[in-house]
Amino acid sequence: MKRIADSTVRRLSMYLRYLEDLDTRGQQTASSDELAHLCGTTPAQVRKDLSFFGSFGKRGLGYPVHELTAHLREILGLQREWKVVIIGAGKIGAALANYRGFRQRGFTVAGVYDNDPKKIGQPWGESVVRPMAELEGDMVHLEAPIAVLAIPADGAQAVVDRLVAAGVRAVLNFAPAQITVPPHVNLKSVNMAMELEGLSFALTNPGYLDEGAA
Amino acid sequence: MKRIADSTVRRLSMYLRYLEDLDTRGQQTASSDELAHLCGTTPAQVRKDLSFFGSFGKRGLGYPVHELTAHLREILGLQREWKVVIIGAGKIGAALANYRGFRQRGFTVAGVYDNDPKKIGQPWGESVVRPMAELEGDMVHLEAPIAVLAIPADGAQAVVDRLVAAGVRAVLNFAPAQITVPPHVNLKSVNMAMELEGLSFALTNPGYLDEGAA
DNA sequence: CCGTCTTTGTGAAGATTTTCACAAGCTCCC
DNA sequence: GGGAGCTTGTGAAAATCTTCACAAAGACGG
Repeated sequence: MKRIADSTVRRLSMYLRYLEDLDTRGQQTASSDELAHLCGTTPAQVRKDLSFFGSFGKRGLGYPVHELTAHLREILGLQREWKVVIIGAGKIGAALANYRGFRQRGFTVAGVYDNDPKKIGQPWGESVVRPMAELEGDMVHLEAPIAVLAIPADGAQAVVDRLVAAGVRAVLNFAPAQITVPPHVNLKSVNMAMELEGLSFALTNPGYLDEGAA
Repeated sequence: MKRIADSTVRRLSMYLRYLEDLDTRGQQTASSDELAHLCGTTPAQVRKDLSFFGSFGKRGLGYPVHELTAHLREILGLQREWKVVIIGAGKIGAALANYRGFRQRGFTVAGVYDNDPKKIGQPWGESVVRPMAELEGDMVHLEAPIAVLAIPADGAQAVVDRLVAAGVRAVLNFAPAQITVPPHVNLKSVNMAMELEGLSFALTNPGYLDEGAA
């Protein structure tokens, strides 16, 4: 089984988004060329990405939109419900839970945790903010495989350690800290500061970026 | 002038964060090995990244923490103020503006815009939410080179087009849409759905990811 | 049913990024 | 001042990712 690059998975996710659009509009087939244009990549890239998982297209015609949508959902593991615990009842967690796509893709909030006494007990979407101290106890029956870490950098690693000990198998980290997890746990970090600094770099050093940006 | 990879810039940003920590604690020097450990990369990678911009270390000793911090700030263009307009007075924009690191790194909110009549006029940090319609007029004297796009996917491209026409030179996009900009404008997109789907994929297909994750 | 046209799937080539390995240089202690 | 001990800086090798280019396969019109 070949290793799939992270960039490939990201593109699959994007193909899915646009295929869903096309499907909604009733389009029957889409060529790699059309998908590439929508997603800002190349036709060869689209075909290569898909070819890792099978042979979904018809030569001379393109890919069947509805069918490929289903395949991609399955590949990405989106045909089931994913329970997610959110750590940190702040703006980021709220943004995520509010986001329509979150639920649409099968992610549901299993619990929200915070340390702030002012937040604990407050209603939060369809649930209520729980104290961090209850995390381990709750996790026993929550069985949420994914955690979103939306707290400040201080102590983020300690919380991740607790989450991992409680059985979480994937963490989406918004804390601006370098987190480490054991090999059997998946970690993705989103760091807004880093992105902004990337833009600052690009604006400051136009010479270093000859080739067009995406 | 050699092209600098995006991944390199991201790591520079990370080195900076940890060097600042070390500097605060009064540490004089740091080896590539130490930095690598802190940042979850390899010593060779650290040295290679830094070597693109000069020769900052002393053999046998390591890198002078305070000095390298200053160099990295300069390389990343963080020694000046960057005015940022935020489009969308929602949770994401608020999270960004609340984030201490945002101001600490020299980013200041020059204006916040929204279409929602309920939000327009509301206080927002130290400024007030302005109507989208005023964007072009305001931009003439705001002169903010960076825009953060924190609105839903629908119409995101149209707003970006307006921003670009108004002179914005870099966009940080949180809308889950594929945005295109002219070559002279820099674009970075953060897509929470994509990250979550990446985790879903990893949990669903452990076989595809033999090598340890980061 | 045949020829033309389109588009996929995929090895191979090319480009980019990471890792290796080691000479060169600096420190520090005797 | 000289040798032992580290650590940098960097070409070269390895690994990874993207693009190319084309044979194979189906669609479609006549």
